[in-house]
Amino acid sequence: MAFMAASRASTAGDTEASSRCAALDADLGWALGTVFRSYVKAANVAVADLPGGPRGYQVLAAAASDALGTQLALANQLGVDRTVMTYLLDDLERAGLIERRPDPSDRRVRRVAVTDEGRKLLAELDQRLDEAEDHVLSIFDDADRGTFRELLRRLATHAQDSLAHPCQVVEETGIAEDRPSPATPRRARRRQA
Amino acid sequence: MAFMAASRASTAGDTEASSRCAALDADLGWALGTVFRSYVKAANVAVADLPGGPRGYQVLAAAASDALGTQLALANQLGVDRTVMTYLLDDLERAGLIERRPDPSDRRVRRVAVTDEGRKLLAELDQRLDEAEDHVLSIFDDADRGTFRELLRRLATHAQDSLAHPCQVVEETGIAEDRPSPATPRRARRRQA
DNA sequence: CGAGATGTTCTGCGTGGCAGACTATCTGCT
DNA sequence: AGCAGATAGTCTGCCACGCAGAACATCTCG
Repeated sequence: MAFMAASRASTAGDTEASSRCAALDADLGWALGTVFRSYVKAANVAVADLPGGPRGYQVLAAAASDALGTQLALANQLGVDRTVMTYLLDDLERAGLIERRPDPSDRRVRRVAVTDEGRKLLAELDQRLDEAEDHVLSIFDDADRGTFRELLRRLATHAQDSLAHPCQVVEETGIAEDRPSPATPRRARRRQA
Repeated sequence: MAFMAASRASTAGDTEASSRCAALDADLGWALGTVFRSYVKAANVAVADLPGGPRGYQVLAAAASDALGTQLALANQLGVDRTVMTYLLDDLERAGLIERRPDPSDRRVRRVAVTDEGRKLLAELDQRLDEAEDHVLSIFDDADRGTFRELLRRLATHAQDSLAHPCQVVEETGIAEDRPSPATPRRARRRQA
């Protein structure tokens, strides 16, 4: 199956009953945001009782699969602020699902291990999230589902590598991060007096 | 090209230089989140001088393409909180890019029109965001790029329709939204005294 | 005519993202 | 051996967003 690469100026609108417009259909950001919110909604339901919800799951999954990772490595892998990770690990530790272990060769470092209880729960969470993911991808047949997951996975792993090497990204793409910033700080939400 | 539909239990790890693990590779949420953050980073740079950044762009694009939408319709289309939309429209209006117009048949309603200045800027923003999107999708050849965009678009339009009809989603998928919520409110970020 | 619903705006609360400061620790160089 | 610079983790403060509900004006329907 071949597709023309859509751009926002040339996308053929479809006729599905919806008020959205062709311009949004062609917008990568809108599509990514919409699918992501859809996933988050399903995942929040699936793992509502886990500290940190879907994010707590990702910590467990990452920590269970690898050699013991550091807190900072986990935060970077998962795109979580290091302060937020500090408190998320507190919650998971308090729930008995992980434990922080000092690194014998570097006393600054804490490494994150999943407990037996955490591994048991992880198996159940895997099933729940499979269900949530099936729901999100339910309009696809098996072939499209496989294709979409594989393409998304490739993008994500590349994006992850790029986040770890931002200079490389600038060199590769020629996008300079020196566009002007907003001249004034963004104002408070409330209507100014 | 055929792919097996990956599940998190059976994904073959690849050998790319990265500390991420096979479990995360198979996690739809991780992949969506990572790609989304990558997009947002590129898009923030591309439209840094626009009120609301990428979100401001989506308001302009949606408002420019359709018959005049209401504030609430735009908020729902774009997945933006209606309070946030109120202030975002304030910013865009103050910048001279849109104007709110009263609906002659319903005085509660304001409809959002893009000004001439807004339309001019939109053309430029389209180009900048094309560039940002090309960056995000740069590892794909034309065929994969087209495939990915089309699959993502179909998912997003379906998700959008589902968000507009949540009862239909529950009926279709059998996922009940009554899993237990966390028993205690989530604690404050700061360490308790 | 009145009850109920809706669009928009406002308020308050909780959380995440971010940047920087601080402390303890490590590495590499002189 | 000592010191400068960097790093891991924690803490603080600020800002923006998401959310829910209230208030007001307005609309629809019985």
